[in-house]
Amino acid sequence: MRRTTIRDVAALAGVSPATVSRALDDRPEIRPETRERVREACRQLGYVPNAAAKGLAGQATHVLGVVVPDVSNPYFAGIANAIEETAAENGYRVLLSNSLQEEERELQAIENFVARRIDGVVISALSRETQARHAPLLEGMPCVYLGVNHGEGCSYVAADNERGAWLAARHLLDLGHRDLVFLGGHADSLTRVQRAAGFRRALEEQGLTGRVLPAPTDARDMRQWAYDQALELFRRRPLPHAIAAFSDMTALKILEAAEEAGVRVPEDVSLVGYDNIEYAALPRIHLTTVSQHKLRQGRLAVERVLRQIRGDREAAAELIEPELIVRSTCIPRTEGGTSL
Amino acid sequence: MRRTTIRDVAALAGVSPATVSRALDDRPEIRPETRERVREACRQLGYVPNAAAKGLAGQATHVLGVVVPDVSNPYFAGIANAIEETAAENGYRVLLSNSLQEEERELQAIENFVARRIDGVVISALSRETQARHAPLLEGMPCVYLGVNHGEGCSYVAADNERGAWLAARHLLDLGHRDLVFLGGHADSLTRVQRAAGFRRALEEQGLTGRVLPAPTDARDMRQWAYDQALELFRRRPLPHAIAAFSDMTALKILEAAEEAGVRVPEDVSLVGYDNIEYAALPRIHLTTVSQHKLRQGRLAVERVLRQIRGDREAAAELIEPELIVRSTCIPRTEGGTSL
DNA sequence: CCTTTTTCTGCAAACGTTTCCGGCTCCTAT
DNA sequence: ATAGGAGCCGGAAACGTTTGCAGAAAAAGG
Repeated sequence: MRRTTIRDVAALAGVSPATVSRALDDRPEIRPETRERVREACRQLGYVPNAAAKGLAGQATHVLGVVVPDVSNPYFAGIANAIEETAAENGYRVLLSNSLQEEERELQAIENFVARRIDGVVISALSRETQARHAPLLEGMPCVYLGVNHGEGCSYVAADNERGAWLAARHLLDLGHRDLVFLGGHADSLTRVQRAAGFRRALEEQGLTGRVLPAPTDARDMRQWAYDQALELFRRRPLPHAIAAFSDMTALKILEAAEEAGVRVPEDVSLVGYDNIEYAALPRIHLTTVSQHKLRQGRLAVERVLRQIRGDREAAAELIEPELIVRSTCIPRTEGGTSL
Repeated sequence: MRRTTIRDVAALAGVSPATVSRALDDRPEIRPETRERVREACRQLGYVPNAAAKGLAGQATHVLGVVVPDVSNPYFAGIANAIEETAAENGYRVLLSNSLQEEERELQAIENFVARRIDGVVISALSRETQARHAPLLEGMPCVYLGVNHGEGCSYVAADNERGAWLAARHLLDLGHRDLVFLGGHADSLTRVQRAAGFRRALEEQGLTGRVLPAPTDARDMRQWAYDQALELFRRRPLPHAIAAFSDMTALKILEAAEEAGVRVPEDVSLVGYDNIEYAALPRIHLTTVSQHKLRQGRLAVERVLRQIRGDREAAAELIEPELIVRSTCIPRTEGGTSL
């Protein structure tokens, strides 16, 4: 079943393939009536230009690539949406790939992108190591990194993790809480290290030292780990005054553990998340959290790649100011403590 | 900055482009040492084959297309993931497109797919009308529809909406509720009509007639509409015994309205959703709902397209049995009613 | 040692566009 | 009348692969 080609259209319209190409591109050197004839022929034959051939002959593909760890994670879904929207506004399509937290897949995704001769790419890299391995592949391709800053010489847009965690901890402190714990620090993820640092700094400024519980290295175990840790915390007495979670997803796990252990949030312990994913705004959840302005990040990232595509090849960095979103999981500490 | 081509590799390895092509394809007719030489040359030059050229010359692209209304909707995100996974297992990549509830975008997405000469496509169509408009474009392309059955002669896999809604209503009835309302029926979406029908049938079997509140035609207003309707319901007395929502997203809006109006779920009114999205399983939410087995649907859909690609071109239909997922938003009706 | 296979590799023709370079027609100004 | 321009359009060469076919070299068989 051969697909109809530009030649078939040309034959039917009684012109040359070159003319068809120009007519469909709305170029001025084609007489209106010829253009109309070509259009009609296309319609009759149901002609759809072959993108591969176009890509071979032309130069710009007008496609952007995006690789994120996992679109089914609402945080990345949000970013991906913002990227897609901004791209569309500028006449670009976007191809999306998940790395699923695996280095191999991340590399494959990028390789697939350069194979398609995509115009530019925005990457939410897994780690500093994998980012280093991108470089040879990316060779001359416009590219901006998203979310965390671990590369020198590359453009990136990220939110200030240290500052965000500081805001969260500060909020807890202001509410009178003193015994704070941060769930999900360290490991070799830069993001975690930065947030843990912000948390610590806030406490130190008050002469306090909080507890930072380090998460396992493998990010995939994170959620179960958070649940287990929280459960343990909740079964001991005295309870901590408040918990700052590495992410909203972590916070949700903590909430789950709280239900299991019969401790009430926020009456018995306050809780603050990070990311401001959609889940956090759900009824009955109302999670106080920190927004990274993912929409703005996505938009900015696209604008940066586009600028690179247009020729402005110098690495630029943008650090976005996070914002505390106050909902209902943090309340002031009552001096006498609770009934527990 | 010319990208390195197969000719460059051939020159460096001292062979012809044809040999390079064959070597990289691991074809048996190439001597191992030649293959190794070619590989080495590729590595040195950082050669990545041009997908466009490949697509032009070869025939199968090993790419599947998926179009869904909105991946940021957790229901579709789940399906998309299942599809991607199954495709990967079979050596296929997938391209994802959102129609964003707009007919034009849906058509564009499909056109883009056929432009790319994709091997097959799975579509969650917006309506019967748009589906009719796909046909000329799809001409000979393996294709299966997902979620709802409104085409004759096309393959599809869907869950039995009528049965699912029946299950939900039946559950409510079994718990002793008598005054039931279904939120989000009718409109010209087949899915809605089917679910409303299932709801009605369950009631009629008990000699009851429930209330079915018809949603607005434009699906985008759905959420706000659900909130408004629920609020009105909750402000009147007596309260209905229970509410069956068109979807989990709708149910969430109802939950929100309940909070606003100060009515407790499930103590004052029971609530059942539909879809079993991730949100439903969240702590504090625990929404009783109906699962459509979206993972299974996604998997099945891919298997069907693959079969079509391999030559088995007859339309096949698969109707999946939905399943009631009991959580905590429905409780038995206490005879005396509540304190309200 | 000469044929016949077998094994490996190269040539060149696709694949479906875009675009450069010209060429033809028809006007307009000289 | 003729030269010089516009305005339109066609020819053909790319773009980077794959693949059918044929040919050369090596191995096998006589």
